[in-house]
Amino acid sequence: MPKTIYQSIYKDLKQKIENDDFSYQEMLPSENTLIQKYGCSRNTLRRAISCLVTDGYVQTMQGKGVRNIYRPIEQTSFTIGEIESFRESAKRNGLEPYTRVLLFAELALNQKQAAYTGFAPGAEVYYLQRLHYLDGLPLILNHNYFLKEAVPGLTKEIAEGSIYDYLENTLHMTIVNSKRVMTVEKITEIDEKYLKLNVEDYNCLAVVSSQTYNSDGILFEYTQSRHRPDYFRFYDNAVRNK
Amino acid sequence: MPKTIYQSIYKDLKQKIENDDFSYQEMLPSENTLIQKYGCSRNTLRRAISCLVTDGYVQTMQGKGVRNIYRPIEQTSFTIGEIESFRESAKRNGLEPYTRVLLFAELALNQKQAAYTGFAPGAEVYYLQRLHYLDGLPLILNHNYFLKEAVPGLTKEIAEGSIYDYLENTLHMTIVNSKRVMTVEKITEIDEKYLKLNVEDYNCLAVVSSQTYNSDGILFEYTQSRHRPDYFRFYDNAVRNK
DNA sequence: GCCGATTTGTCCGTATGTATC
DNA sequence: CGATACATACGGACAAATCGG
Repeated sequence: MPKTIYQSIYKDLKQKIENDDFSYQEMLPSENTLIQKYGCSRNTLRRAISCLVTDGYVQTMQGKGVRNIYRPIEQTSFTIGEIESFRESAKRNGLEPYTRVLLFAELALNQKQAAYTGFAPGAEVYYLQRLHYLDGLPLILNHNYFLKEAVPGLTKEIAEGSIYDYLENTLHMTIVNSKRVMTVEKITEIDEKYLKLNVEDYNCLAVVSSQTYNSDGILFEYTQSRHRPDYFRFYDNAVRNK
Repeated sequence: MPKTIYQSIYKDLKQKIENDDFSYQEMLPSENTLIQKYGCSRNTLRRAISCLVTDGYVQTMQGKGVRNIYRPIEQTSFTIGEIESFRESAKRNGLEPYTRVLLFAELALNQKQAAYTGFAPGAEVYYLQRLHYLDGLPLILNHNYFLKEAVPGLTKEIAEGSIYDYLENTLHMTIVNSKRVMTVEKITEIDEKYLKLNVEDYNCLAVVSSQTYNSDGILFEYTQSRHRPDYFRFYDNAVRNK
């Protein structure tokens, strides 16, 4: 549930757009109209609109108005966009998730590992390999590194469910942001084995490497997600600012 | 040059962060301090900070302060992030760009083409195939579709330079936003031929499909960019909003 | 082409809430 | 508990772009 006014307005407008209350290319009511309708201040309404712009739902034009440019996307494959756990994504995509823990280890990072994870050399981490299934199909092979100091008490059992649920609801950690890099990499033997890919077909994967920070400003997670290429989709809306 | 106050403050802080004026994990001065320093209002300063948050440069924490979480990235490969033309990216990465036009055609879209480009069936477009070189290496094979109505007078000569330069400086068009989808696709014969890829090595590509809108709210461009996988990198910062 | 009305963009000042120390 | 820091919200002023008469 939205706790703030601008969030509830944002949510309401977003839903109206998704529900086709405004047709593609149609203008939304003017700021003043919406201000009256929602009984809020101008800044508050503008903030809600601004979120819709970021989402790529609408476009604002000085002197003209706000135009709906939303188009529904095909949900045929597994899509990524925001920060969310595998289970959240699965639910959003309407699919049945299952997670298998291939490896659960504890280790101290050497120089090389420290360099690509972003942790300090010698840092104590949980290192996990997890295989994520969707509707019975293995789609993603994850290499997770969790800083022990920040994520105490992690177990294999927790890792089989939702780690993010554990972080947020048990440890009461607040996840803030995640820096991500997307690349295409050659398939390894491990990928081939677990993702059941035919090298003749695909010899590459979509790889998303992410560094995630909590509200203490601590980098607590480095994850490399190796995706089956034929089920990978990443959405983004970029805004040009001169 | 920034035209507004918040943009100039944003730019100044961004530069200070990149110049290592604040070390990693160090707190920035408080809002009030910066307000005094820049002689601006609270809202204006907060807006500048908010841009830095979007960039993944800083993290704000209620009651605590603003923390620098910027880390320089290796510029070894061709990186994407915002909306920018190939030449802009090349310049930012300090590399020598060159563009070869493989095909320049005019056509009316059939049903199938309309479906994936997002244009209306029957729409008149320029269809281009362009090969982008960086430091003499062919890296990206682009399939561009430009709506004739919105981009009149496009020629092969213009396409060999910067089309965006033509759009913005000659046609005075304002580019607003670009919806992008990233996928991994199997290599085609055309890719293989022009990108000089060895199929034994890589049989896939990174593909970025984008729909770009101008300030008239018109979808004027659909482009499919097919990137050499070993030189492709896409950066992103995601913010968790519960 | 001009002018006024409309609409969005920027900026300011202030008040109150909430989390941290 | 008080002081500090960021978060939300309001109201008002002016600028800039657009549109219609």
